[in-house]
Amino acid sequence: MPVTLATWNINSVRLRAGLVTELLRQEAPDILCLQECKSPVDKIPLEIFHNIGYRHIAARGEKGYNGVAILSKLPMEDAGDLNFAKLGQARHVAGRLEDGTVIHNFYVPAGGDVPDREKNPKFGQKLDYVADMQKHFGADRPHRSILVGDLNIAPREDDVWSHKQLLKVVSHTPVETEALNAAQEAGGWVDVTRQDIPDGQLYSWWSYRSPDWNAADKGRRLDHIWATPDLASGASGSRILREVRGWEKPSDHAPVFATFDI
DNA sequence: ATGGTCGACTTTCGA
Repeated sequence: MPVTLATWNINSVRLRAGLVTELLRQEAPDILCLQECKSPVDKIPLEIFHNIGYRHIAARGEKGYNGVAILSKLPMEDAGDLNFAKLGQARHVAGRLEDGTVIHNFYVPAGGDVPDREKNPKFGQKLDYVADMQKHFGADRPHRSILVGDLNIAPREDDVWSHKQLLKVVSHTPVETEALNAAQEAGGWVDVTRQDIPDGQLYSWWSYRSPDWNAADKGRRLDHIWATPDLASGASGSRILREVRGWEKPSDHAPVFATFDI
């Protein structure tokens, strides 16, 4: 059975509940993973999503910051959360489908502005978080699993508008891209987006600070869909809905889609 | 080298 899944950093699910329903109505993914909900779970307008067919929810939230949610049309149970880098923040939730497929939804710390853990503790937390991803999935290799989210790292040269100009910018420094690649390899994860779209520049985020984000096109691919090989082999149809970044009052991230045979 | 723009716990911080 084909199952379409999307991941989207929504940057406030309450402010943009209308955009979420717009995407769900237009594209009708079976599963939508959200990050940066910026809301306690009990203040997410879940009834709106429930009413248009997304009746299964797994979410973690806090007031004002972070927050992750999985909305599913398919039966799905809450499969817990992981507290990497001992941050105690709402940065992960997992869901399990009826066939046992597990979906991990992550919001990796952004890491602040200065790429030096001595001068900037947030950067150290980000590296610790990704190191814990490596440790966790390396020690207990997943099967029939999907890992998505805003990983806040653009690993490849063609995942950023200028590899050379971003080498010292948090999200594309070698220490970050190497850590993310190590975490991916340790878990045996396949980058499904790049399996489907192997060549060319590919972005999922454009800063609000750019006056004309579309023409300037100084983007980065921060949002990812990974899967274990048993599911990646049946994946297809990856795409990034760039036009959603141009909707009214948009998130600074565009949703990323993939379809699996589950 | 700086500033640019968003959202939120808004007179400041995180992204």
